[in-house]
Amino acid sequence: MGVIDKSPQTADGTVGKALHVLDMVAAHMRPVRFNDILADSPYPKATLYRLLQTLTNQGMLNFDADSGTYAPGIRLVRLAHSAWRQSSLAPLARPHLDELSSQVKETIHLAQLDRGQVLYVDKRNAATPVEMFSQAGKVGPGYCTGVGKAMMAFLDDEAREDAIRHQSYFRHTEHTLTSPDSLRAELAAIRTRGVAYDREEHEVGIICIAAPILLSGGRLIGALSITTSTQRKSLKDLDQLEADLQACANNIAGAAENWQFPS
Amino acid sequence: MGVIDKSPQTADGTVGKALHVLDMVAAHMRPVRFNDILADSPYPKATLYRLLQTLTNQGMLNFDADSGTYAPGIRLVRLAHSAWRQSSLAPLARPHLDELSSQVKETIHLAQLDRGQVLYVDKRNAATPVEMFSQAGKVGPGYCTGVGKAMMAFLDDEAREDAIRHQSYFRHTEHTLTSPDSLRAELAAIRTRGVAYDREEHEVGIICIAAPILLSGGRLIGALSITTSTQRKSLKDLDQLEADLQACANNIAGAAENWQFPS
DNA sequence: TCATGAAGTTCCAAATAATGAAACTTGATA
DNA sequence: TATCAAGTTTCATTATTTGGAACTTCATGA
Repeated sequence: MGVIDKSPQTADGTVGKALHVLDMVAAHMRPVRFNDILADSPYPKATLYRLLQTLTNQGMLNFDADSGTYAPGIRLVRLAHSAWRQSSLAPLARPHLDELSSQVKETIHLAQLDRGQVLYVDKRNAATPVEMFSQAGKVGPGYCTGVGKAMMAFLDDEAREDAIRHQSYFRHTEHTLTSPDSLRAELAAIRTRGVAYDREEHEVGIICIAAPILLSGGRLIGALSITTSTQRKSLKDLDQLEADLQACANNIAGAAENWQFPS
Repeated sequence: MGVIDKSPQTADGTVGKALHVLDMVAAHMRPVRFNDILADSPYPKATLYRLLQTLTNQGMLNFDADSGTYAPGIRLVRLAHSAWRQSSLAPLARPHLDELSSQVKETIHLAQLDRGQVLYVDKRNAATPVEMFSQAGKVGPGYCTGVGKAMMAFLDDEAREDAIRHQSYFRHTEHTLTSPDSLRAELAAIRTRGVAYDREEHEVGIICIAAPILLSGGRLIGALSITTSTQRKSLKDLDQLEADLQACANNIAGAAENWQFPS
């Protein structure tokens, strides 16, 4: 649904191209044939062919000879483990999420921004127990989710405009913001208000309240949201939870702050 | 503990080098400075410098300007999500692990082989609830773990010798196999017996029984283990669970088999 | 059986990007 | 302020990547 960016990444030589190919393979959510990749690739056949070979060789892709298909390789899982531990807010935020989760009996999402899109790094679900890996790593659109808007709103001007430019503006529901201008206005309101709402903009019946996670210097490091359905709660009800939400966001920011200078 | 291979990967041009650098950064389990990486890098300063820049640019690494350190980037988490879904046994094995977990009240590991090392892709812990991402993606040695030996034993000759060659043979305990020859003999025994044991070879007091997961063609796709401590159970006790273990391994293999040709 | 074509693979001279020694900048410490 | 270590930039040389085109398979159907 317009979530994937097919344009070539900002150059960066051969490595950039290889990583772009990796992205393209990962974007299809099933194993893909050479030609499928070729179709949305800006590279000529021979080049793409060699990039795929290199990536397969390196274990970043998995080639299934029987079906002639490529899929993201297992080496990525290993790399992601350290990425998740070191560069995501999740390990640090965990105790605070646990706390919020017990206060608020709704679904909680912890997200970070990855190239203009929302990357969920942790989740707590009131009903079902933690799912983690199957959820962490998931990507969502920025312009029509609470966490996405909360994060974009607190980016510096340049980064924000860049993020605004990279949205797809696909109309998921009748409430979806479908133009850069309406999004820009919404972000300004969020900056004033301090929190963002998702008013059924991504999915009918699903609403949320989201707060940015900001370091004391004002630098944005992520966002946190409480999600519910219109059948259970209204936006006004969610406002009741704002204090808890903000407190949790602050706690996470504090933890992140202290983490910066270990020795 | 001798788990990381510092030698440059098998060439593959610039992309191979970049990925090797990525591995080096990930291997240190904390953010690293330029010089730290330079120290165990086979590349000259300027080259390494540019590789790091490219990777950072691409979001594969995260550079913290304040501390001047690099850490694996968040883009990896996103890539890993699709890798985990598409190329790991975990999603497919999940229901079967759940079943085994309820039958057997001990810790269960699901692992795959990644470049001669054990990569854990899922885990069930009798006591604490699922941890997933914090556990999945973890890497362990092949020569002194149940799953590692179970997998190596059922590799074809060439791949097995290759794996045997890549072990560190660090003596973790007095029971650790510390030579290729003793490992080779052990693997032969495992091939005959059908299951592998960890007899406190990795950690004192920890034992396990592990079975390979094999497709009908005999191709190895992973391994499954039941782990316990010597205080709770003996190897003989674990043998009682062999049938359940094998059944689960077969169920996973069956599921994998049916997955091969979707349409 | 033999054409037709689609999918994947290899070739090779030209174009481009990577290399790395050395020089330079920066910032911390004595 | 001098000194040193860490990090960054330069640039001529070298090596890799590029991509059009030719080639190989393999499946399909006339």
